[in-house]
Order: sequence, then structure tokens, then C-alpha cells
Amino acid sequence: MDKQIDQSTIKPQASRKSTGLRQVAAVAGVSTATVSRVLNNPESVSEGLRTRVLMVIDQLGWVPNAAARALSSNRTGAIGAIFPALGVGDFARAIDAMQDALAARNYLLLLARSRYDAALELVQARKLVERGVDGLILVGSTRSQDYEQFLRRLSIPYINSFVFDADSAIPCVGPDNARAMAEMVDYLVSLGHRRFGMIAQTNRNNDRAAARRDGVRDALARYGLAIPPQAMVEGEWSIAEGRKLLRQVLATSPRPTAIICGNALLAIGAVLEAAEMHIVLPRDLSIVGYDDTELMSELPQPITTVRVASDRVGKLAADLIVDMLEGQTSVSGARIPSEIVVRSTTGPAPQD
Amino acid sequence: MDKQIDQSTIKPQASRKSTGLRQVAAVAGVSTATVSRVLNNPESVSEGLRTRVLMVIDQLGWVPNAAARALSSNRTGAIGAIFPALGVGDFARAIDAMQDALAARNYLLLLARSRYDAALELVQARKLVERGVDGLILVGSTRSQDYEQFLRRLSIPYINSFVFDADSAIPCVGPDNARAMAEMVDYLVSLGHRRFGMIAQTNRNNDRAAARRDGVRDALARYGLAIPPQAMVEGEWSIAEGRKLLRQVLATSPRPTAIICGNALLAIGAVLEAAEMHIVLPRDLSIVGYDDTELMSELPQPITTVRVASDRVGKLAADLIVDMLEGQTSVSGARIPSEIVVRSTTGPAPQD
DNA sequence: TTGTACGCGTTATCAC
DNA sequence: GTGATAACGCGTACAA
Repeated sequence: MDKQIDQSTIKPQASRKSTGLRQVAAVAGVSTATVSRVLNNPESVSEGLRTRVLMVIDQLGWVPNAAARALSSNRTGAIGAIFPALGVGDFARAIDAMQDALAARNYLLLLARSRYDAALELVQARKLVERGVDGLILVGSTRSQDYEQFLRRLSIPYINSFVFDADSAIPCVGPDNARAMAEMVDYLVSLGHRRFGMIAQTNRNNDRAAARRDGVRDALARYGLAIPPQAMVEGEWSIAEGRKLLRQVLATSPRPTAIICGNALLAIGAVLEAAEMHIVLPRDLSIVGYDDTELMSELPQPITTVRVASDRVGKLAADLIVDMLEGQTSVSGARIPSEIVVRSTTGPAPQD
Repeated sequence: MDKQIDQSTIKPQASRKSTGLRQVAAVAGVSTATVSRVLNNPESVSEGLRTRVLMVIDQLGWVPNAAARALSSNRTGAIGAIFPALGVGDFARAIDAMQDALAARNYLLLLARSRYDAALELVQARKLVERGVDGLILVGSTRSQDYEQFLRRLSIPYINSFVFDADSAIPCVGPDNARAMAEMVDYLVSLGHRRFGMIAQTNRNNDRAAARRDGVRDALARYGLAIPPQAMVEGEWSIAEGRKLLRQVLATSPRPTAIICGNALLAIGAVLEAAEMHIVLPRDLSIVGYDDTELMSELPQPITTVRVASDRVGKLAADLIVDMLEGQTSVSGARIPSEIVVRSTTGPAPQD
């Protein structure tokens, strides 16, 4: 009798196409609960059953359904991250490290791209939340009211990366952009420079770029110095712009003796253009950049720059958000130190 | 009476925390089915109800739960893509375009990275499938037996990108790597070059690199030419390696008059190193690369290279996989044309 | 056009 | 340690 009943109750299950956990349970002769436990809490299942179930899983090639799991457990095991761009030097390195760190802790990274567009970023955040991410890694700390409100209503944790603000309410992982630039200014002033120009990265929806610019300005102010408006220009993220803007800055008078660039590509463009203008670095002019990509050291003229361990930013951000999710105590942020890498594009200010 | 019944039936729903669609339905005074339809099939709902429901949704700030939706509809609206690397020139451009194209058609891109590691790629594929992606975009077309089997068993479509093989069973979107290199060889031979060297990208788990190398070899063979083993070297993806390998190739005798590099960074390294060795391009030597990044044209010496519209690869791959999902007829692949961009690192072979 | 009711595949809370 | 079984939130026949 029992057997007959078993079979008749199995039939309808078998007709349910080639589904999952239930199948495994049936074949292994255990309950669905046990199969689930083998996956999520192996220690709570006896050795014997566990191996048996694992064999069946392997044999059937069963892959658990993440959607069902998410629906039932209210966790997806996915972390969302929104970056302005994905292929750009420091972000790319951070993303790689983030992915590795998350994978190591059994989380998946969901990447979105905001293109430095505030509205788009909010859209992306919504999509990620809709997708059920357990936490969010954002870049920067300045956002619109709408966005702030959206985040506040959220029941999931989020952190800011690539910025560091000691007294921010929400955790930050990143360099102190302003301080990094201040150190660069100190270095240049110590070389005797007094007239500065800046090829800044555009500030539009980019508080890191703004912080770098402000860092330069404030540091200079401490020495009683300032960059004249015409010698302060803005560009995006390309060599071509670095070239163009160098000419623009050098056209001002009196000519600056040191030019600070807001990112790596702008610096590379500036240095290349200087060479074409037969300006000898660092004899006639000093140029510095921000971020240390391979190019900064491999070009004919290695460029002095600020180095930030972006991979550490990525890894720590990943670890931090997972810690927050798993209720670790250490939910503070971290300031990633920056460092001035002196190469051959900086030297004593020319005498005039 | 009716009112009282309504209220008493609403109470238990209200106690169910701050859930979703049901809430919206209750507040809007419609059924859950209607709310669902407003989202997934708006035309089938009367104007009046639709706007009312939309207002309530907005007011409550409700975000549909993707997991529940996926579980119920058996589609996630997510496409998985596995790339060897994410931040690398052509891949980065393709990824950007892919994301945009997918977003335009209301799909989300789930990105994974295989690091040119076959085993890791299979792991990533499994994870993406577990995550319920509706389709898969892969790179290349050569894979292990295990992997092939895994894909065959899959019930979701997948395509190969960055390769093109006219008689492949599964759709491809990409350049014909071998043909692109063959054209480059034709060009160099037409300039009088007869002695060639090659700084290839390593072939490990990279059939595109292999195809490029084979393309060069076969094209040369047609002219009765060949690259001597010592002049055929391999590197990864860095300027430093391009530098080192150039010296290696130039140490062979007789010295090649033309050197073909397997990617952009290797070419840049080679060109920079040549300059440091006081070798004048193209008078003494011709060097070409593969892939056209900004650097290839902005460096002091613009580099002759193969240009492939990677963004088109990304966009077309995205459109193709979605077409396959949505049952469009046009499920063939596409060959993305490549083009030789002649710059200043190539010229007539030196006379000896 | 709109509403009812069931099922999607898993987790988790109970009993045993 | 193990097994029933009720959620989880949404889509969708089917009925009205």
C-alpha cells in the first residue's frame, strides 16, 4: 500500500517538467528540507544523508534557482555597484578587486554605469534595488535630494567609495582627494613654484574632481597663492583634451611654472603636447597628474602623479558592505592613503 | 455590511508588513491582476484604471520584486556576459555599448570576468545560469568539452562574440581576426617587407589571439614567407612586455623589417622601446598593432593598426541575443568589418 | 475589461 | 537529525 501511494503521489511531481529541489529530494529519498539544508547548513545534516544528497545533485546536474531562493529568503546574495564609468583606470582596477572580494564571500556583483549623470544614476539605483541587491556600493558622496530620499527609505545598506569623509554618517572607503592634492601642492611649492595652472577634470556630478580642485585651491591659499581664473580649465577624460587645455593654460600670462592635472589622461595629453611645443620638462615647466596607470610610468617621460591603491578601495568596499550585511561589528569606513610618486616631469621652478 | 467585510479582509493584508503588489491593488481598489497588467500589458487595461494604479504605485513608491517576477514568469530580463577582462580597450567599449543596447530593450547586463581562465569561465557561466539569465554572451568560440556539454544542455540561447565563423552552428558577432591580420600582411608585403617578426598576445585560452597569429602565418605563407621561430614571441597585455619583447625580436638575425603586434599595448611598448633604441620608424623598421585605442593615435608617433568597431560588436551582440529571446527571425550572426588604419609607424622596407 | 485562484522553487518554522 | 508545510510576491489561465 505505502509503495503504491508513494508512486501515485510522485507521479504528479514527475509531470511537473524537469524541476529542481523536489526532484532531488525524491530521487535521494529525503525531504525537500533536507536538500535545502545540505546546501545552506551542511553541518546540520548527518554525514550519510549529506553525501547521498550531494551525489544526486551532481548526477541530476541540478542548479538551484536563485529567484526562488531570493523570494523565500529575502536575500539575493548580490551586491550592486554604480560607477560613473567602468573602463576607466582606477575604476576598472577597483571593479576587478571588488568582484574578486565579493566572489570570495559568495556574493555576485551587479554593475551599473551612470556616465556621470545624476538622473541616470538614480534610475540605475532603482533598477538594482528592484533586482533585489542586498547592498549598494556607490561612488562619491554628493547626490540630489531625490536620490538622498530614495536611499534613506531603502532598507538595505550602502556605502560611498572613492571618497573619504571622517564625519560622514554613512561609511566611506577611499582616499581623501583634497588632502592628496594638498600634499602635491606642498611638494611643488617646496620646489619653488609660485605660479600654478590647473587642468581639472570637470566637476559635473563628480565630487571627487571638485574635492581635488578645492584641495589645490585651499592648499595654495595657505601659502598665499592662487590660480588665476584663466589658468584654471576643465576637461573630461582624454589625451586630446589634455593637449588642447595645456596650450590654453600656457597662453595665460604670466605663464604658470607648474600645472596640476585632474586625472591621468589629461596629464598624459599635457606632457605629450609640451614635448611637441619643445617645452622641456621639468626645466621649463612641471606637470603632475592624478592616478598612477601603467602609462604614467612607461611613456618616454614618466609623469609625477598621485597614486591611490584603487584595488584596495574596491576590495575594502566589498568587504565592508558584506560585513554590514552579515552583522559584523567593524562597520566603520576606511581612508585609503594616497602617495606622491615623483618622476621626471617635476623639478625646481625655473628662475625668471 | 459590504464595507465592514472589506475592512476586515483588508486588515490581515495590512499586517503583512509593507509588501507590494497586493498593497497597491488594495489602495487603488483593484485586483492584483490589474496592477500586474498595468505593468506588463498596459494596453489591456482601461485608461482610467491604468492612471489610477500608476498614481498609487508612484505614491507608495512601490518597486516590483524581480525575484517574484522571475519565479512566476520564468524569465529574469537579465543577460549574462563573460569577458576575459573588463577594463581592456576593446572589451570595455563593447561592454559599454552592450549595456546601453540591453537597457534600451529593458534588459539588465550581468557581467562576469574569466581572466582568460577556462575553468573559471565555466564556473562563472554556472553562476550566471543559476542567477537565471535569459541568455548568455560569450567571447570566442573555443571551449573545453565540459563547457561545451554544459552549454548544450542549457535551455537558454547563447552567442559568441569577437569572433566570426561563417559556418558556426551558433551565432557569432565579431571580426574575422585571421582575415584582418591577413590584410595587414598584404599591406606590409606591398611595402616591400619580406622579413617579419611578431609579438603575439599569448594564445592561452584565447582563440582570437590564435586566429590573429594563424592569419599572419597563413598570409605570409601565400607569399612564400614565414616568421622564424625566434622572431615569434608571446606576451600578455602591457607596455612593459611590448618593450621587452621588441628587444628580443630585434636580437634575431637577420633582423625583421616589420613587426606585427597582437594588441594595442604590446604595439605601444614596442614603438616606445624602438624610440629609446634610436631606431627610426618607419625608416629602419615598421611596427603595427591590433585595436585602435586613443593612445594609438595620440602618442608622439601614431601607430598603424587594425581597427575594429568594438562598440558595434557589443551592440549587435546585445541585439542579437534579445532577438533570439523574443523570437525574431533574424537570428544569424554578423561579421564586423575590420580596417587597416595607416599611420606613421609603417613605410617601405629598408634596403639592405 | 476586470477579478479569482493557483503555481513558480526555495527557505524556514514547526513538530517529530 | 529529519520531515511536513506554510509562506515569499508576482504572473496568468480561467471565469465573470
